Amino acid sequence: MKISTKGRYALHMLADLAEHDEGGFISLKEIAERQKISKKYLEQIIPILNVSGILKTNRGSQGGYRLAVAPDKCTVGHVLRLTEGGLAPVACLDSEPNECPKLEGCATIFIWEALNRVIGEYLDSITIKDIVDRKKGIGQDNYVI
Amino acid sequence: MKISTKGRYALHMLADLAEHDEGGFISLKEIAERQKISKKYLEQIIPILNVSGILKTNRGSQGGYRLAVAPDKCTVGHVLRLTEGGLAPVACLDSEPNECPKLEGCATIFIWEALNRVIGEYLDSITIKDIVDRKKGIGQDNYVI
DNA sequence: TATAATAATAGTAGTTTAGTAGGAATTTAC
DNA sequence: GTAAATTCCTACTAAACTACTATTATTATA
Repeated sequence: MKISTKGRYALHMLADLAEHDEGGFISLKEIAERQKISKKYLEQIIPILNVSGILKTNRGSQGGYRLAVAPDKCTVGHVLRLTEGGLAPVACLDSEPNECPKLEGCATIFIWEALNRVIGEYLDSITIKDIVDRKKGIGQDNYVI
Repeated sequence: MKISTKGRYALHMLADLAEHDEGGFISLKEIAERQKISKKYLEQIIPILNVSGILKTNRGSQGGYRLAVAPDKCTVGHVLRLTEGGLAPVACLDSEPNECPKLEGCATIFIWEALNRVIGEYLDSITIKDIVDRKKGIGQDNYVI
């Protein structure tokens, strides 16, 4: 029941893009240094996120990445579903076409269905913007009072 | 973000014990055949559960296992914390003493803390009894009406 | 065209998962 | 007391996954 580094790094990378967005493209090198994450590893995470069109890419000199959607439209759940290959707590709930022969009459599937819902609802309720706000300390102030 | 077979089999085993409880001990062989799970594998799951005292054991002929607590007092969360070694979605939240050097000022930790709470609260709200009820179809009837 | 960036592909050490296998120790029924 | 049934313990393993590193190719801007 662990979120992998792929998912966690993806969130840090997207939050970094949102935080430092000034209209231009931001290079992976910059992000890697700021977030202290291997640039080579980030390169592997990029294509996973790219399929869903949340990033704008520019190659070559002065190239890099930029968010293609507003930070408050990009949910944490969406990002993690991409990097983790789904958020379901058991395999029979995500795309696998009833591979489990015991699914009929399974007495625990209701647990995993509800857990899946609870996890998805929470993670879909927070966005990249929430992470950026937290970074800036805005969120903290709100909670302290 | 997957629950392992250890955790899922543990729940099926405990529900089987609760469902077929007639005061005596139930052998692993019986459970393994009914649940169609390798008996040898169940033997490895038993000691994980045993440390918390939710099972009563009797060795020898006519021996086996029995629940030491009422099925409605044994939560799914408790069982899964034992088999999965904790339910936290990131390592820095369970017992590990701040191994992550980035924890200070981490902008995502609030996500994992809240997710951890949400998962724990749900899984602690269901018990082995709920699984048994579902097995017997009692739960179903309640929901249909 | 030189440079700086992404893109694609391959490799890899270590860990975890999901078991299997074999036998020792214990207890109870007969 | 013995045989049968069971738990208990240790070791082994194939496969998958994790968290990277390394190399080379491609592209776009100045």
